[in-house]
Amino acid sequence: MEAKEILKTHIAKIAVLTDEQFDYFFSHFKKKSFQKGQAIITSGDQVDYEYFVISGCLKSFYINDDLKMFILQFAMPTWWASDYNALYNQTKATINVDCITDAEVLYLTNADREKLCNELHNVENFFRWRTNKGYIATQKRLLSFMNNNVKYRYEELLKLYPELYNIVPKNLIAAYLGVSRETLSRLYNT
Amino acid sequence: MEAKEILKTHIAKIAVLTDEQFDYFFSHFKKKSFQKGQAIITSGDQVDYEYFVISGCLKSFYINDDLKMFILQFAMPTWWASDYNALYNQTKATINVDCITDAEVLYLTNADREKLCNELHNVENFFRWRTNKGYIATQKRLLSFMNNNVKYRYEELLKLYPELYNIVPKNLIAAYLGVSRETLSRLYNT
DNA sequence: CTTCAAATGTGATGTATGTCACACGGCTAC
DNA sequence: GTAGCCGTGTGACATACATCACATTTGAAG
Repeated sequence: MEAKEILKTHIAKIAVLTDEQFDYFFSHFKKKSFQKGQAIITSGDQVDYEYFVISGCLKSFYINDDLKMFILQFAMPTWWASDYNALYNQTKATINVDCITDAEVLYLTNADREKLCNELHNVENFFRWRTNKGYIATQKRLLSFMNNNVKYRYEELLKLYPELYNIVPKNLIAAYLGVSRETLSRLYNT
Repeated sequence: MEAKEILKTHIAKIAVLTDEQFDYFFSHFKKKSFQKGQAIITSGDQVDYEYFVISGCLKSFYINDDLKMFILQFAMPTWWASDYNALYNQTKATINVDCITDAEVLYLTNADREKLCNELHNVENFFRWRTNKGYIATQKRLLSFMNNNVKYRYEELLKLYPELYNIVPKNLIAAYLGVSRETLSRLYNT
């Protein structure tokens, strides 16, 4: 499927846009291909865009002072990714985004999103819905973090996103779960 | 200050509404007083409302199978609270909300929020902004959870919300930080 | 096919935090 | 005033997980 079709189908699940409106909406996006391992947002950068994944898999992550990595999100097709804190508040990135596999994305500037939200009520409705979904999911993840042990969280993750098991190495899964790769390895061996 | 004024000032920071628009918006809210300890949303209930705090302090929390409590949020004046997952998806509450102190709140049905968002573009803009802020804050908290130890998280919390220190007992702070009250107690004693 | 780096497994040991048990002080209700 | 509960402190012990070190496997590049 075309990138345009993928985005159109994604939006149509929530907001009703006429073809003209969608064409106008879509005209603000650009498309780009990235290779496995390539960086999209690097900590310290200015952040101008948010990214809609067409194909492949991204990760957004934080690196602490000890160079330890914590993964905030894996982004599969039809997921959105950016450093939203930096993007909305126009501050330097503290989050990184890069490619776990080769990937194609559509991207949109912060200013254009705000402009489109202002011009098209339905678009603002869509973005409200999207943020809401992210908010609720993050709250659930936070609760699971406080409440459940690593094994449970690992099994929940794979139940929710079985495709990750094949695409994402275990050290990254560990960085998502917030444990060391050794501990994750020992869950089923030893 | 009047409840109406407090809400108006709060909205005006983000969205521009005419006086007529705000009056119409406000007409969908009702006001209610609660006493210290009183429940507002109980796990298993149907959730019809979200709540805007005028005075006092609420908490939203999850109780697990071992009856251990985890606090998602303290809600001080001008904060919003509900079980948003249940509210948006029309499912039974899994989260509880109750009063840490006597409290006054304004409340709004889910249906009225959606209606108002639909009727007034600026209102939808406001709610998108609000959700966005919650999303970013929750992401930060999740990262802090993975990255920082209890002592650091405790001090960050008190730096961000010094008023909590006087209002909220330490066992609740511990439930927010995701540690046992004993561990929190031992941070500065022993 | 060979080489090298990345991913993964695993043992030994340290540490932060949980759990259980009990003590104590301060409020509140009668 | 006193009985009882809530919030808090603290000791002893258990446990999940981190860390460090090294071995093994796998997969990609030449």
